[in-house]
Amino acid sequence: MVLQASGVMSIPATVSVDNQLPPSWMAHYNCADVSMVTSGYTSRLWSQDHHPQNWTKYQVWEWLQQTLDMHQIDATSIPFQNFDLDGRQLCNMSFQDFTRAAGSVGSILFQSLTDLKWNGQYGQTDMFIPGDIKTEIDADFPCSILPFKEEPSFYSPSELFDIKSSFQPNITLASPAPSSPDPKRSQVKRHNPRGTHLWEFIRDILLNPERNPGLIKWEDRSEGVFRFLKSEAVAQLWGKKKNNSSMTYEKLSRAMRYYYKREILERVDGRRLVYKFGRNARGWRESEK
DNA sequence: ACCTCGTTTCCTGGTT
DNA sequence: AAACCAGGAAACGAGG
Repeated sequence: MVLQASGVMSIPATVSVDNQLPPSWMAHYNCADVSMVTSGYTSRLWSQDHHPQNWTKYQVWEWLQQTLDMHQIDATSIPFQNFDLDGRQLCNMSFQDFTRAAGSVGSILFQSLTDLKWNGQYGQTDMFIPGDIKTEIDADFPCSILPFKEEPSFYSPSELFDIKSSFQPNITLASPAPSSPDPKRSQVKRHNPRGTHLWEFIRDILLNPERNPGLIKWEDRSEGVFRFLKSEAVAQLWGKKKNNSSMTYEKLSRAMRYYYKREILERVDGRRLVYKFGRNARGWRESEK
């Protein structure tokens, strides 16, 4: 993993991200760097002087993103609304709270947090992954959205509702595993072994308003039509995620156009900066969340 | 070593 | 004129 050497980004002279970023994000750009909002901020967020206990909701959110990225787990595979918490609430969560909130991914999150709480840095201990949870692509389930599955065997029925002490957020407990108890099905599936694809990155920005302060907006939510508001800022974020400081909207949009053929995106004629999710794009519909 | 995939980079030409 | 769109061509890095 390549850690960012400093908070200074190399931005092409022609690009002024400052002009495009909303004020609410400038602090992140200036104080930490763009990686605070993507996946490359590994060590900065949890520096020694910033114990998870002290995290803001935003930082909890970033930790979540980062941990999922690290494990190449699709960000949409867990219900993010279950993590609408600050650091103190997060630290109060038990292992079972995590598995309830995020299914089998919960154990990964729990271990990550435990490492951070006790070691101050993630990954200093071996990963504890109950049941040898694996991530894999499931050919039967090409959708990037994974059904949120509970592991009923992890806890007794009485435990199921005894989470109020430390975990108040609006948990919507998923119904027990829909059908087959096939162990393969209950594994966390790795969405794509090379990390998040561009369209998923775009989708995730759209789906998470708190990390999307005016970068991209829905034009027609039900139809999957969206518009770039800050094209160069999005490109910079994408570049940051890919460790490529010379990314531009020009190049990002070329990659977007390649999606037309694969029907991940559909053309929207005559409208600048407007795209539409196609039949092969998953996870953007409200009903899929 | 080779292939595939998903971009990235560069480009020409067209449109808003 | 600047910004954006369309898409060809080649290259690239990672993974298989």
